[in-house]
Amino acid sequence: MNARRATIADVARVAGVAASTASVVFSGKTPVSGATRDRVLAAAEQLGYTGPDPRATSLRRGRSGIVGVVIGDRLRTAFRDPVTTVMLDGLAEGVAEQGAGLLLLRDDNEGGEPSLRSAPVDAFVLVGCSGHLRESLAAIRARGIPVVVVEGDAGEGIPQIHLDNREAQAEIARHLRSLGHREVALVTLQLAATGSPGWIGADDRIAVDVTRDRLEGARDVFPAARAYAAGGSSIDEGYAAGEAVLTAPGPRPTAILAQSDLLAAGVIRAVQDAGLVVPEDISVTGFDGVQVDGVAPLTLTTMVQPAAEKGRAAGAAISAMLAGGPAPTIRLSSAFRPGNTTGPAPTARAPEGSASA
Amino acid sequence: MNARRATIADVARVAGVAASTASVVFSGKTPVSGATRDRVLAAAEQLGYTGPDPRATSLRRGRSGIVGVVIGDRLRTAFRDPVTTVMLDGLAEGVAEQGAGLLLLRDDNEGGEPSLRSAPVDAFVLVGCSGHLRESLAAIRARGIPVVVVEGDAGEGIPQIHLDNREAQAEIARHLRSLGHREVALVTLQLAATGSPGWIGADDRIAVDVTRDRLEGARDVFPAARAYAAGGSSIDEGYAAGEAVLTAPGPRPTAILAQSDLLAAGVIRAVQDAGLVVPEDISVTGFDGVQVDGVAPLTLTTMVQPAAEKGRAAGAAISAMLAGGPAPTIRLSSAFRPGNTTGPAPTARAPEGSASA
DNA sequence: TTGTATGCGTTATCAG
DNA sequence: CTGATAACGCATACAA
Repeated sequence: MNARRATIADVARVAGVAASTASVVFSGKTPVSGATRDRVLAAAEQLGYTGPDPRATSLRRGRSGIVGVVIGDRLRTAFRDPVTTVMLDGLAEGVAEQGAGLLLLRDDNEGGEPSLRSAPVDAFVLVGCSGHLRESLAAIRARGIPVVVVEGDAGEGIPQIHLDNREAQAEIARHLRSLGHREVALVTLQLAATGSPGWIGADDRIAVDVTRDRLEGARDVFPAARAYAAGGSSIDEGYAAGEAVLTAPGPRPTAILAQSDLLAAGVIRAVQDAGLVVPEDISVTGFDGVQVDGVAPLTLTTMVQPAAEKGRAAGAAISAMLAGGPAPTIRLSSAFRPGNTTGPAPTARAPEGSASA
Repeated sequence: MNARRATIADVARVAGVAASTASVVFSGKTPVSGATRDRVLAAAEQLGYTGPDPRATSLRRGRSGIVGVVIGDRLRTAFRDPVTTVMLDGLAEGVAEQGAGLLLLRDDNEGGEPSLRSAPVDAFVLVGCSGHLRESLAAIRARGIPVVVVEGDAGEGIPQIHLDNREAQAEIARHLRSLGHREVALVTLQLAATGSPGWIGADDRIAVDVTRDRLEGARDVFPAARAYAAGGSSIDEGYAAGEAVLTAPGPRPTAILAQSDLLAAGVIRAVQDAGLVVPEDISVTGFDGVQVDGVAPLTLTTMVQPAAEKGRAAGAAISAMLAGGPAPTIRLSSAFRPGNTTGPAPTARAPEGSASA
């Protein structure tokens, strides 16, 4: 209710101690006698002082305790994929360990919001690979603030957190091959930041690392597999892609490898709506291993990526850089998790005339 | 690469002007001659000075340009429902207009992360109604910082942004009644922050405002409707609730009103998996009107709530409070949007013996 | 249009 | 264990 909020100097005066003494009572950095502590706390209580002003603290310390997370898309699109959300959750956890919080930032702000240039952050985490990424990086580097990139192609000495995408996709592809599948189709993530769906031609350029790496992994096992690029990572896009794959001319695939669990969920529904059964008629695999809403009661056969761990690793990298050390680029691995959306290839058992349990 | 980063004083010295002059070159608050501006900019360039230190600026100005968003759950759960994400997106937009960004905060932090007490924010937005809400509020109010609550029961002179939940739910219920439905079931959101699914008894206490209000709205039209509380707002919870409703003893409902689009999506799948057709056998309605992934190719009949607008309104309220004025509690309305998941009650046409196209 | 002076609220540092 | 001092980097009121 005071016209002016109380400062630590006011508290010190009322308590009859020096400002620096009152300060340590709150920071706890130095031992203080119980008596003075009580006096200071009482004075604070009386004045309605609730602790040091974070703005002054951050100026003094040279740290704001805030890490900027640069999201390419609008929040509503960026957070549609649970893998992003889980990663962010891990990141929140990771930076919390060093006492920091997350400030959401876009890289294309027109308005007056805190931009990459003016945000009071100690470090930045770039998520994904937006179109502006490189410009964003330039702006950040100019500020001389630590940066970490999660699943993006930043290049040039910037620590990255990424995944064994190619190897992982190959692993699940081998799983399908071992089940007898030969005629498979791929449903990939976007080819570019703003990609439209369609079949991928031999000479199409794939701007998104994740998409390209996983595609290569699948082709390591099934070199001739047709690939259809979805318009994004969602169930509905997966549904559309699934329809496209099923209605395409040529032999029907016995398995469809989707590059994300959301896509796989959509593909499964498209398969079912076409009157086919998963996995008896067509096997479907996903990628991510985060809990996808809408797949129940089936359980996806997928590669589980350590999404939360990615975020935590980014937090750790930031910690290291803030401490003055170099931050290593980190490579995390995914693990195969069998579900009930894959099974033996139908052609592998149909010839015998009877299906075994 | 300098041991110490350049300050505006350094720039001014190199440019041969006073620090205050250099300052206005960057802030643009006062006219500066083109010549001096160029000199200052050149000096800045030369020294690698990228603009005023946000920490110092915020201390000086008494504003950090950051709004704290208090999320009850973990990010991964809070962001699962697109209605939250869209609202957040609107909020980001709303605070951006006043030049602020969003700092993600949890209300139960154990660690050293910026807490409600120490975060360098100008204002707070509380989302939903977590268990800690009231304690959080107390901590915030002690700091004397503006607070806005979005869809929560804060009480006591704190501006709130909320929805016409009861009226809206009644409206869509009337839609069903006009289609001839008499035997309907309700699938509600959680009863409490940590609610387990189950039928709602007459004397069950409903701690969540949204759930209670929408339930009352439905009962305004269908006083005797049975209500099943889902375990949360998700497709899978909706699926489980749908199964529970369909397998319950007694007459099968001809319509199911879900309290969210996600729940509705799950209910629809449960209906379909039970061998029934939506809307011919059972009509299903949702609530929210945000784009729900996984409903295609159907289009939900639902109440569209202005989710983004909620966020923007919260931003505006904060603006007003920061400007020193009082912030009014705002009440937003939802709009009915017909889809193809509702149709005439089967009993209303079956007696004639023929279904019309 | 430019310069001068002052303080925003804290907290290291170091001497007592 | 406590106190005095000096920044942290900047933006504003005011005078020139």
